[in-house]
Amino acid sequence: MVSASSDREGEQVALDEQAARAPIGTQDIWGEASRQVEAVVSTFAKHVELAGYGLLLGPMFEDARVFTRAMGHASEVVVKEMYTFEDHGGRLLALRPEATASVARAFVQHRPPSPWKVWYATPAFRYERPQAGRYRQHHQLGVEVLGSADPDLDVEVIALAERFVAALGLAGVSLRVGSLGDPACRPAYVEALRSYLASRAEACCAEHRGRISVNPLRVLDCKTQECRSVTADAPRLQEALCADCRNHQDRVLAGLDALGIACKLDDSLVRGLDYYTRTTFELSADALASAQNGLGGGGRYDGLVEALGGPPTPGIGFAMGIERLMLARLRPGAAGPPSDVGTSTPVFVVDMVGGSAARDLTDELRRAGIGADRAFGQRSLKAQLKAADRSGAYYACIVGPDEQARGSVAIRSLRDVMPGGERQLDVGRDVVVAELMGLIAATGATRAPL
RNA sequence: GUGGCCGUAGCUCAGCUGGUUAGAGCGCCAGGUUGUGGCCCUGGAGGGCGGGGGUUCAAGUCCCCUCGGCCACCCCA
Repeated sequence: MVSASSDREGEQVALDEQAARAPIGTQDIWGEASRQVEAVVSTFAKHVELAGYGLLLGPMFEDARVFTRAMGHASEVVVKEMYTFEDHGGRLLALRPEATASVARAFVQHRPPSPWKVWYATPAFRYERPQAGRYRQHHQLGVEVLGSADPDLDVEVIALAERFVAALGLAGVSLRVGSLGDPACRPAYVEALRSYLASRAEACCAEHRGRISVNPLRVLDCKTQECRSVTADAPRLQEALCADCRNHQDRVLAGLDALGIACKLDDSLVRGLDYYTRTTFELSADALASAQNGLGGGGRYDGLVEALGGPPTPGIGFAMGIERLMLARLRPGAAGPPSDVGTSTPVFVVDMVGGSAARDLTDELRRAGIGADRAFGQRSLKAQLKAADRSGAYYACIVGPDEQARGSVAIRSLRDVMPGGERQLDVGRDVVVAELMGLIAATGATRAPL
């Protein structure tokens, strides 16, 4: 086991190339990519806050039992994908593979007034082989509501997901909705399915043959010819729903219809986690052909809080994969969201008098609410202007010996002539900020175009 | 966990059947214009070919191992 502490004290040992890179399945999101992520996250925040959801920041890791209890000991995610570790105090912890269980745990711990409506943007960790749209650390945007079983809440949550995706300008996204039943009807259905499948196990694909008794619902999700031909005539959950579940589903579907949200009823929507009951839904991007086209999904989990030791409390939520959304946005035809999020500043200060002008003027501009950047390290005028141009700034404020002597600043337009037709103006040092405010207001040059 | 393809400068890539000090474009820095960017010209910095071992007089070029990347299965966001 190599550790940083094995380096001799006081000795600087450079990392080798292997160690100095992001671990498998993780990535640094920066530059244009992070700018887009920022836009996506702020769009999400705007949508959910408009609907009364509050931000929840929680721990990135929990007692491992929070996840095993919530997601089921048999779920793939828990069994083979969870990052579990023991801390120095001997506690068995796990990095969150998703956020729902954590949120439910927080609810149990704090007992907030319900319905408790929260949203989050969080990394999630799963130990699996990375591939397109799949990482060991990915990021999720989601909401959870605890404390109401009203089907109108299902409608609100699904609508939130749908409206958000639409706001991103993603085309060709389809919504599938289904029901997993509840403790009153699911057990009997699962039993019926199990015996049906067991009677023709030989016909199932090798992968699922052995898992029929463990989790028969999974077979419904299998895409192989073998399993499909078997499940084609299998008992359907839709026909086995109890009256309450049926009524709930009818109201959800009617509500979506009333809001003009198109969806397809899909009773093979199993979802991977044990805690789901009744409503489940999934949003997928047609543009992302076969592979990882699931943008996100969610559903109701009326027994989860109780399973974690809290009072019986219904709940529902969804999570969307940020990386998936980004992938979908890269597809032709999928327009990006309009965005004023960005890192470029409208003003760039060029200093040829030793740096004091840049130091003072950028501070003054920023305090006035005007984005300003500058070069460091005493570079030539040419180099500084080049940097200004590259920064995306609209205006360069130039202070050289002449300006300093006469107590002025040269404002040079870097993109277009100024309203008065000039390319460059010489204004008094004491009115630069006001001048720039006027120019920026007149031209709308708050940021460089994205 | 299984399988396929791949790994040369910051980026994209060229390096023929193994043979001089490993190249290009972009980017970066500087100069051309001793105070003016975006175009152009010139020059410069920057890699020893993912890592290790082997074959050979000689390996980026062949073999083995390993690490990593991409993609697929599985599962999911």
